[in-house]
Amino acid sequence: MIFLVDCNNFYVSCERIFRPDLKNVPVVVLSNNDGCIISRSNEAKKLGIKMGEPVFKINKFMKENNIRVFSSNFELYGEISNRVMKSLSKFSDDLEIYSIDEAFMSIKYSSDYSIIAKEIISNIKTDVGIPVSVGVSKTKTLAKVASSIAKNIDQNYSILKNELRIFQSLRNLPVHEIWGIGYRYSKFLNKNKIFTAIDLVNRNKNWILGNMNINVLKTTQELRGVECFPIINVPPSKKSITVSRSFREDIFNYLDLEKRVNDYAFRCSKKLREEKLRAYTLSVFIVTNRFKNNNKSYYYGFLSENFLASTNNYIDIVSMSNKILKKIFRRNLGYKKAGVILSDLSDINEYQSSYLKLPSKAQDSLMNSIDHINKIFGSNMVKLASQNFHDLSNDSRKKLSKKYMSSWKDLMDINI
DNA sequence: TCTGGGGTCCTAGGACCC
DNA sequence: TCTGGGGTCCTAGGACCC
Repeated sequence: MIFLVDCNNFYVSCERIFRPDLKNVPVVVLSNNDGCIISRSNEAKKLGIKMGEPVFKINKFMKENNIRVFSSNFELYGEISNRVMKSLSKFSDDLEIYSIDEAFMSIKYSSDYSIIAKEIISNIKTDVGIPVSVGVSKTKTLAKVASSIAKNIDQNYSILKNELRIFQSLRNLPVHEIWGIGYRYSKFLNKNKIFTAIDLVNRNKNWILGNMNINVLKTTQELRGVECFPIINVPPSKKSITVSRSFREDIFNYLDLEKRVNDYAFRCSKKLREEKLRAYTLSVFIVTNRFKNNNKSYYYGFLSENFLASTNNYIDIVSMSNKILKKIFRRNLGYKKAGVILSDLSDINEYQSSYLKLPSKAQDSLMNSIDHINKIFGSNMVKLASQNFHDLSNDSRKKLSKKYMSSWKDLMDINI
């Protein structure tokens, strides 16, 4: 059987580990720039706060209802996530970490899956302090269905095993709640009189394939109990790496924009180096505010270029990002967001040869020194002169919690 | 004027996920 | 005034090859 273990309200639950006073009160976590709601406690959900809601629209409401608000502390959430996954790995070797707060695993031959589900829930609660839900069924897609049932019942786990229970669950499941059926497909399906998972399962396979794609067909097969999405326990290597940000205020000035783009290129390179990869292609994009002027003057600049040979050199990557930015920049526009994408990635150990560019040992050791210094003295100790001198990344996260797990001075004091 | 058959690769756009 | 960030996969159509 396939188990889906899903952390409840993950980011909020992370904040609560260190703040027991936040139990049973409404709590939300915000996106970058403190712009949108991205995680809500059950109490906040009950008050009607929606996922993705812009903060400025509900600021007043949140104050009136005494909702506790946090900026996103991804460093913390990442560390907690690692511990959850580690705790989980005791239960099965066949484990797929699907996202920061979810994992699939397969467990064979048990006479009572509910015992295992209970054990998982209590172990993660005591090991890490995070509440989780467990959905169990024959395929990943059905385990997802089970997990969403689990979230709404006290015991926090649900097992969909016999045909009748599966049928009843699918009959009550609107198509837009199926894993793999999003906004567009559910609109399309509704138009064709398909409203529930059972309606979809009963549709002809060729119709599904002809009107949507192979993955939707696989999804319906999974709902029938036929496995099409196996558990992938060795994570495939990354195909692209992105760093992008929205700005608090529109940027008109070229040099201001360039500094930001250079920052993102540098951080993108850093991620690339941490993954032990090289990149052959770099893309830069800049966009104006899509909410302004009824979208009339909307501009989306995007361009990709290739290096002479795959690289992980900070200087190569940042200067290429500059070169691309110059080509897509249009004057007199207010930019709201920019980003840098590295793609066409290859393993650092793969043999590199190009008659256009010879590898340079001196450059490699310079790059390693940058990494080394930044690792020891803090990640912004060495940068390129074209970047922002001051680190802007925390400017707009006004309600950030402490670095409980990554900074000596933020370790908690315990009074005995 | 008539105009084959069998392929590969790349890309943009659209869909989805958390 | 203020609206997130980071990913993957599929498909149709165009360009090209012999």
